[in-house]
Amino acid sequence: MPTETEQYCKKATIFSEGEEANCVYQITSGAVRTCKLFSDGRRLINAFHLPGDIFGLENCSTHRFTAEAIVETKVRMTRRLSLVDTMANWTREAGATSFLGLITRNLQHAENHMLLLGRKTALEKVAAFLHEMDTRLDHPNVMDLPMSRRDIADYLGLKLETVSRALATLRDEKVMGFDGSTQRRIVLLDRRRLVELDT
Amino acid sequence: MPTETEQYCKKATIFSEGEEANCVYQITSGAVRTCKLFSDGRRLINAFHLPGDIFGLENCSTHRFTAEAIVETKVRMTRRLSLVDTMANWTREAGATSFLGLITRNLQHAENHMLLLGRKTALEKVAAFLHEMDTRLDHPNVMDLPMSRRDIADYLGLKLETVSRALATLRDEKVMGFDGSTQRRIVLLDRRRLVELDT
DNA sequence: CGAACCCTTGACTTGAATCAACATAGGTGG
DNA sequence: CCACCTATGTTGATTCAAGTCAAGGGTTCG
Repeated sequence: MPTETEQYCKKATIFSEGEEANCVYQITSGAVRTCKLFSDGRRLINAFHLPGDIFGLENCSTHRFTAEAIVETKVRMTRRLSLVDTMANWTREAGATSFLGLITRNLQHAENHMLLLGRKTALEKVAAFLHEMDTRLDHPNVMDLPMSRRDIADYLGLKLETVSRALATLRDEKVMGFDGSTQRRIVLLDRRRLVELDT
Repeated sequence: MPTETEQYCKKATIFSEGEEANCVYQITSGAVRTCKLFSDGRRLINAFHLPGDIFGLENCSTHRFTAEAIVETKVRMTRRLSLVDTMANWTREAGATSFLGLITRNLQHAENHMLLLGRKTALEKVAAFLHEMDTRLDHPNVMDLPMSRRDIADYLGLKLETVSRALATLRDEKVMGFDGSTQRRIVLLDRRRLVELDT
C-alpha cells in the first residue's frame, strides 16, 4: 500500500540526479525545476513543475534529473515500488489512459522542447516560454513567474543576459509589460503577436 | 487481431505529421528519420531509426512527426487500435516492462538530446552523434552512415557546413577517419577521445 | 549599513551561420 | 565509352546572433 506524506521545501534540493528513486512527487503549492548538469557547470532545465504537476516518476531505480524547489513549495510524496507496479495501481484507480497520458505528456513536451532548443531564435524561445507559462497558468491577467532569469535561460538554452534583452524587446514592442517594480510580474498585452512569434 | 504487412520504401515518406496514425512500424532493413518542420522550412530531426527500431507509436489519433526512409528500407507495419489496446496486447505477449521500456527509452533519448541541443558546442554535438551511432551499430570497425550531412545537421541543430567542418576537425585530430572515397564511411580511431568530447 | 542577489544595459568578442566557389560521385542517355 | 547533370560534400571569406565582460541600480535581509 503506498504511503503519502506532505513536505515543505524552501529553495532546496528535493532529489539529485543518480539518487535512488523511492518516491513520486506531486506539487501542492510552489514550483520546482528539474535539471541536468555537466561537470563544467553547464545546466539545462528540463521542465518547470507547477501545482498539480507530478514529477520524479522513473522507469529505472535512479532519478535521471535533479529536482529543486525554486520558491517555498509544498509537495505530496508517494512511496513507489516500480514503474510497472505504479502503473498497475494507477490503472486500477483511474484507468490506464491517465497513466499513459502522464508519460506521453512528458514525451510530447520533450519533443516540442527539442524543436525550440534546436531551431528557434532567442526571441522566439522567450516568446514560446511566455506563451507556455500563460497557458499553464490558465491565462491570468498578471503572471507571477516563480523562476529567475537564469532559470529561464537554462530552460531555453540561452544566457540570462540574452533573456533579459529579449524581454526588453518584447516590452518595447508592447507584446508584454512589467507590472509594478518587480520584474517577475508580467502582463501579456498582445497574445496574438506572442503566438505568432512562437511560430 | 492485429494484421501485419511488409513494405519496401525507397527514400520516400512513410507518414506525415498530422496524418491519422493507423499503424506502428518496425524497421527490417534500411533507415528512417522522424522530423518536425516549421512553415519557413526549418527542420529538426528527432531521431534516426535503424533495423529493429519501432516508430510511429502515438498516444493520440494523429502522428506527431513525419517519417521518411533515407535509404532503401523495409518496414513491418502492424495495424493498431489505440495505445491502450496496443499496450494490452503487448503486455500479454512480452510483459508490461517491454512496452514501458519502449516508451521510456524514447523519453530518455529525448531528455539527453535536449541537453545536447541546448548546451553542447558544434564539435561536442558531432562527437556525440558519432558516439551514438557507434553504440547503436554495436561498435563496427567501419561505420556506413545512411544519412546525409544535412540530416546530421538537422538532427544536431546545426548547419551542414558546420557538421562538415567539425568532421574535418575530428579527422585532423585523428579521432576518426574516412574509409575510401565515400565520406559516409567512417572509421573511429580514438573512441576514448570521442567519449571525452561527448562529455 | 553592508552584503548578497537579481536584473538590466552597454561595449566587445566569438562561434556558428551565411554566402560562394569548387570537387567528386553516381546516374542517364547518346 | 564519354558528355552531361544532379546530388552531395568540402573549404574559404564574411557576417551576425548570441555570448562574454563589465558596470550600475534595485531589493531584501541580517
